[in-house]
Amino acid sequence: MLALMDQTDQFATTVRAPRRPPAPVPALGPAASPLGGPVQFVPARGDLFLDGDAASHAFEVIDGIVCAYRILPDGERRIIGFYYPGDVLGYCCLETHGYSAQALTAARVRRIPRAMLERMIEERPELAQRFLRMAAVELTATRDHLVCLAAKSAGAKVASLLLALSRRNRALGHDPAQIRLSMTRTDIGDYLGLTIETVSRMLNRFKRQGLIDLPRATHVVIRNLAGLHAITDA
Amino acid sequence: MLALMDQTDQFATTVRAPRRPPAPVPALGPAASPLGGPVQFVPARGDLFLDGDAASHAFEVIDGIVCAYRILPDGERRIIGFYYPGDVLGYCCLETHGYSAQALTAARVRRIPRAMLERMIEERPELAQRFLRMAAVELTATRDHLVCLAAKSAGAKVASLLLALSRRNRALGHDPAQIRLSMTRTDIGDYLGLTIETVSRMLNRFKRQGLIDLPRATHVVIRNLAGLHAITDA
DNA sequence: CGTCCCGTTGAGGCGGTTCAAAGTGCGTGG
DNA sequence: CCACGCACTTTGAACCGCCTCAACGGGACG
Repeated sequence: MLALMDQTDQFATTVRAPRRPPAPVPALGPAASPLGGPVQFVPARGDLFLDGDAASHAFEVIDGIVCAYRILPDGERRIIGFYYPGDVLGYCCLETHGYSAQALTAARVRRIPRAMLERMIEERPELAQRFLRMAAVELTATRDHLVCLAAKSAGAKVASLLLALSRRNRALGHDPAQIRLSMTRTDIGDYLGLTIETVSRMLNRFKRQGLIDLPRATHVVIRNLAGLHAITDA
Repeated sequence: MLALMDQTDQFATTVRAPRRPPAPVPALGPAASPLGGPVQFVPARGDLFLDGDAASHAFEVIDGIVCAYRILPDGERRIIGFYYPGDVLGYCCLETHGYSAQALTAARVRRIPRAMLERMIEERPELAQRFLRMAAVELTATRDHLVCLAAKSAGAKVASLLLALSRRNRALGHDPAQIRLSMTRTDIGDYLGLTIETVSRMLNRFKRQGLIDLPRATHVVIRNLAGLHAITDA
């Protein structure tokens, strides 16, 4: 695949493939729970690791929200993904992280030494397939995000994010209509490739149109799901 | 990780029929790949698989250029990635492909049955780790693409693509200054989230500024690498 | 020689950014 | 408990860049 950034090209050319997935879904929580390691508290805006750091640890989010991001040469921050409790960052087997990670809220994470990961994979080869599946899920999510960034209108981007958060709530058994925006407008803007003003304007436009309620800046109530969905591809 | 798209609704849309007769394929020797499976010829604009298809095969690109893409509800095509000879698509272990794949030029690919992949990985468990590494590399490339899409200016996007193609040439031992754009302006636009007019304008602006030469529409010669690099973060 | 597809070039409009300022919520300290 | 201060959000006005629409040019092919 064409790599847009210079990363001292890793060419693992011809290899072979995975096995049939055991069952639909979660590459989250329970898979990683047996993994050991101490729990670390990270304050809001605290970094877990930085772009280019040696990948000595993976991190399982226990609570709070963590984001992966890159700082561009001009100082801009681009958020690559949001990670919620149960998600694992940095488990892939490259020598260095290709991005930074920081907590968007106060968070707790489990530090999983890489040596332990490798040892476990050697002892239990089926774990590698499990991680491969996790990577496939993350790859899919990243592709979704990519398609979203290419969306034509700002409204479509913001609506997509709201719907994604709503789906996540539903998947967890929570109310899909009640969305808590734990991240700031700046975080959302850096995630969607928009300015904070535009994010704010879109949310308030949706509110004016009766698509959502906005009782607080951090609290969104979806009132017209179909309407939001229609905006997604506009 | 937050998934922006609903993985449950896969819309496989209409295929674009090849309008051109199959172009000649540069003949090369019988590439002996460790991966088994028959070699398939794919004409330009021919599809390998469609979004939502059962992932019954993986595909190793032998020659030509293949792209992964999605068709949005409004009919727009978004290209997720370019794949060159040696790259493998669809090796991840999800049940269905989450995207379509089509040849941008006449191409040859090796069809690798999934059953074979499963069998090989059972016989040689260490292969799963190699696939995990491949996934990590692809994930990194996708993140790079994502950051590129969030770039502020159209010029930055086009310059990023040119530099990526140049780096790929260098990695292969070819002349990094001579770039062949085997894909059309439409393909580039769908990859960068731009219109074909803007892509064309940016290329010709670079030419006017002396950054590149453009002897033919499909042939770019880099004249000022530093200049292009400066535009990248503008 | 005509057609089709692709690339280029121009004119105009719109959406998101930029710049600026006011409003809101919340924690801290008096 | 209230007042203050700070950070975040909201809102407004003007600008700029990319998209849209349109027309032209050029190679490939029948």
